This record gives sequence, structure tokens and C-alpha cells, in this order.
Amino acid sequence: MNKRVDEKLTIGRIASQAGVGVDTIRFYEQRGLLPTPNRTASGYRIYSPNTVNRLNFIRRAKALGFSLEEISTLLELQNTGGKKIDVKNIAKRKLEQINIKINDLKSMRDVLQILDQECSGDGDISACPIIEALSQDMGRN
Amino acid sequence: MNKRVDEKLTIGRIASQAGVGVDTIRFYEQRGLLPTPNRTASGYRIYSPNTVNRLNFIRRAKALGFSLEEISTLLELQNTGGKKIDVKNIAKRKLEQINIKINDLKSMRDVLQILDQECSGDGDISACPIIEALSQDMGRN
DNA sequence: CTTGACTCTAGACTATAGTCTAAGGTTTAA
DNA sequence: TTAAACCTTAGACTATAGTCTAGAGTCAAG
Repeated sequence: MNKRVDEKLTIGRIASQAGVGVDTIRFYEQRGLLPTPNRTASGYRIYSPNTVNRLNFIRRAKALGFSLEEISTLLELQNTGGKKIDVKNIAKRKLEQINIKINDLKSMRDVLQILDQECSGDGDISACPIIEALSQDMGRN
Repeated sequence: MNKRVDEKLTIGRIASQAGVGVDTIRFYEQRGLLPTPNRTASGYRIYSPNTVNRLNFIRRAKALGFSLEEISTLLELQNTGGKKIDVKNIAKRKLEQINIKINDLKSMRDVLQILDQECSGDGDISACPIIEALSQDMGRN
């Protein structure tokens, strides 16, 4: 039933599925964000399908302001040889970071939502006082 | 009553209040993220106190994964000479971006919260199946 | 059985966002 | 009034995260 079980997931296929460049994948491998893949006899990298998920996770974590180093820490929660107690501590710290980010984004959202709802849609900007809030203190400083 | 109304907010004072370097401030000015400040007779930059708020906003937006260019767009919602209709459109697009970021962060939070609550706190990582979820699809792909 | 698309490595190059240095002028506090 | 601590510019340098190039080998279709 399985058509083409033999279709190898080469770096190019993985890259196009994840929407990144092949160089990016090799770069992530070198930086430890992707495990060293198996190779064909001729040296081609062969990936498992869930590498795409991993790449998606990296892409999204990056968009949320995490550095590759921080993302590495998050990913190591999975395959570290460490103890669960370490994972718990790292998870707790990351959780705090994430909650702060969520709160900041919500503050920004509140301001932008008011901006969207209250401004009349024409006339000059300077007449719209809500905009002021954007450069003000957004709650937690 | 006002002690030291004459205390000038020089670049160094603004920098230390906002927790950034003086070079960063000059860099932001050059990139249009800060308005060109007034100068003393001798050429020193003098800032208004709310520059600190603006710098805080920039710092936090950066931590949320916005580039300086995107932050510039957000800040321009305030002092553009454009029409409100533009502001509305930009605000709407930024709002969508922000909502996606919030959702992604919530997905990450869910995983990390389970990680924190369910793992027993000792033993080997590989025994903790929740960790798997971290590199999996987090909802919206 | 060759041609074009793909892969390999190593190293150079780019963009973004600062950070540092040099060489000088200004302010302030002892 | 002078030394420390600030400020000025311009330009060089750094870190992060890729992106591109060269020169070579491999794979799949015609």
C-alpha cells in the first residue's frame, strides 16, 4: 500500500517542506539545533519526517524573539542526558519568560485595538491621542 | 519647589535610565527610531524625559521578535504625517501579527506547563513523553 | 551514458543590531 | 584650574543568523 517508502528525505526536500534554505539546515546542524542526520553511502544527509516539525518550531520560536541559543535550550529539554529536575527548572524559567512576552504582547494589542476601533479613519494623526500610549509605559516596566 | 529643573537629560542620563548604551541611542536616532534631539550650544544632545518610555518600548518590542524596521513602523503610528486610515491599516496588520505571536507563545506555554507539572522531578528525560510535543506541530502551522 | 538537478565541504560574504576606538571638545567638582 | 567624567563624529569592529560561492561528487531521466 505504501507508495514510495523509498523516497529519501534529502536536505532539499526537508528544506522545501519547512520553507527554509538548505544552508540554514546545515547551519542548524552545526549549531546543534538539529541532530546529526544519517547519511547515505555517498554521504547525503537523510532526515526523518518530523525534522520538519522541529524546523517549524525553530522558525516560530525565532519569530517570538528567542535566539538560536535559547531555542537550543528549549529543544534540549527533549533530548538531553540531564535529569528531570533540570528540565523542570529550565521549563520554569522559560515559562516566566514566555508569560512576560505574552503580557507585553497583550499590552501592545490593547493599544492597537483601541487605535483600530476609536480612530475615525480620516484626518490627521496628531488628533488621535491614543497613539501617545504606544511610547508610554505598557504596564510592567 | 522643583529642585534642579535645570538638570539636562544628556545622552548618558537617558541611556542609564533606559538601561541601554549611549551608542545604541545614537544608532536609533540614525535609524529614525528616535527623533533628532535638541542640542545645547556646544552640541550635546538633550532629551525629553519620555524618551525613556520610547526606549523601553523599543527594548520590549525587540524582545518580542520585532525588527527595528517593524518597531519603526509601530512608532510611526504616533508621529507620522499620514492619514488615520493608514494608521488603521497598519494597526490592523500589526494586530494580526501580535495575535499570532500570542497564540504561538500560549502553545509553548501549554507544553512547558505540562512539562513542569507532570514530570516527577527525577529520573531520566527519555522517560518523559511530554517533551516530545516541543518539537511537534504546535497547533497552527 | 550523459546532462541537469541535486548534494558535499570549506570558506567568504551579507544584513541586522549594535559596540568600540580614536581624536578631540565640554562640564563639573575638588 | 585642572583632572575626571562627560560629550562629539567617523569609522572600524563584533555577534548573530544566515546566504552565497567554488569546486567536486552523485543521482535520475531521456
